[in-house]
Amino acid sequence: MSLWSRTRNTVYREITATAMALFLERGFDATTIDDIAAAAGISRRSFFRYFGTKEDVVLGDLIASGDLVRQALEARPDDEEVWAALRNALHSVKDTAFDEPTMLKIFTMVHETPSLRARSIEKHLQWQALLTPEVRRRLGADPADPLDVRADALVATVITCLDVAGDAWTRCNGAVPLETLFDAAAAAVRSTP
Amino acid sequence: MSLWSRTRNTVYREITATAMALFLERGFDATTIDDIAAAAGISRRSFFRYFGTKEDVVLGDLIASGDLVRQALEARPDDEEVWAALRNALHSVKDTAFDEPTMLKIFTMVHETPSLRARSIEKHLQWQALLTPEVRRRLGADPADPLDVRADALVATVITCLDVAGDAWTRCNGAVPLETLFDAAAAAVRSTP
DNA sequence: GCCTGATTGACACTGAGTGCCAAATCGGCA
DNA sequence: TGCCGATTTGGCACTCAGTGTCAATCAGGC
Repeated sequence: MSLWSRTRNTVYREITATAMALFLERGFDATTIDDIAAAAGISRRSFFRYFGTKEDVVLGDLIASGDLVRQALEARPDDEEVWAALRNALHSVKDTAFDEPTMLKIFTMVHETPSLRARSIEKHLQWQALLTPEVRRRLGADPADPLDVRADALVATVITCLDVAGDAWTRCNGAVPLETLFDAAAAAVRSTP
Repeated sequence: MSLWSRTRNTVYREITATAMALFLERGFDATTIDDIAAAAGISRRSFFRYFGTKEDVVLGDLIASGDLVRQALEARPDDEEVWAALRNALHSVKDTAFDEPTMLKIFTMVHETPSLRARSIEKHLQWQALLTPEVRRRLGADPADPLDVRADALVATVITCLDVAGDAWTRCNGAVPLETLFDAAAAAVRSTP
């Protein structure tokens, strides 16, 4: 594979595909950067030119998704309830890079691999930072008040419910739609006395 | 410092104190295991006999706290509302190892250091696993139903609100009590339409 | 003093990740 | 076609957290 004649994006996609195949076959921790570099026909050094960390191979698109969610939230009607706006924005963004059986494998791997789990949560913290300003605006809150925790709490909770739903989705092998599980989690949080 | 004549717990405490002082003085990432070992008069190898990871120096007590919270939750009256029971259990457990100014420094360091932040989140996931069964019992839920996300969502959200409150507490330099911030976060989640 | 079990330190190693520099490639221009 | 400058790549040495192994040391009992 000659890297020179390809676009950066093409190379990124190819390395990702190669690495993901190895991860799903052998496990994340059992696959080393050397393994990936050899399989992709690149050097270790170049691997790190494309990915910040090993985990970013799996989770790299999550940060891009966060921005899509923000855009979707900003596009919601201003008079929509905040919770509904968040929910709908979140569910409007679909990851179509993989089919559902593969998504299930990936979710399982993320769930079972501590470093991936931690990094995915970290990425969700970044989502929080992306989404909170718009929620503050919708609440009519002062953008600069560090003590007004309302928007932070709402965004963080919606993401938490998504994580809880994702775990349940994985456990039932995708038998129940993610949205259904999310709504059940949200209802419990909002309505349980 | 002769290790042989001391109890394991004493040594653990002394290494912790030595390491924490270095972390707060120089920063977590800028302090290496070699630095800590030299300052504590032990070998690197022994350091890892006392601590699983570097982060555990800072966060080691968080797992013990999780069990205290579980015990506190189990001791709440059975007819108390679930949310209130969780809230009260959480706030009944105080970390008294450090004074407040030092706690503030630690929280700031955890907030600003990615590896610490990730590990603290991981520890909170363990809290979730500890607390969820009791909440399921209080909800009258089937302990084995993987699709009943209610207890998971409630516990995860309470912990999330605690994290949001902790961040705000750090930002205001401890000027507003953590409980106040927590209750504001919880109110937003429960009541914002 | 000897024996046994536990603890410690030294050492070599792994794997993720980083900085540096020379080699290689690409594209534009004469 | 060859040259040049800019960019990309690979190789290498290194750092750091973390791990396994084994010999040395210690403590307690007899």
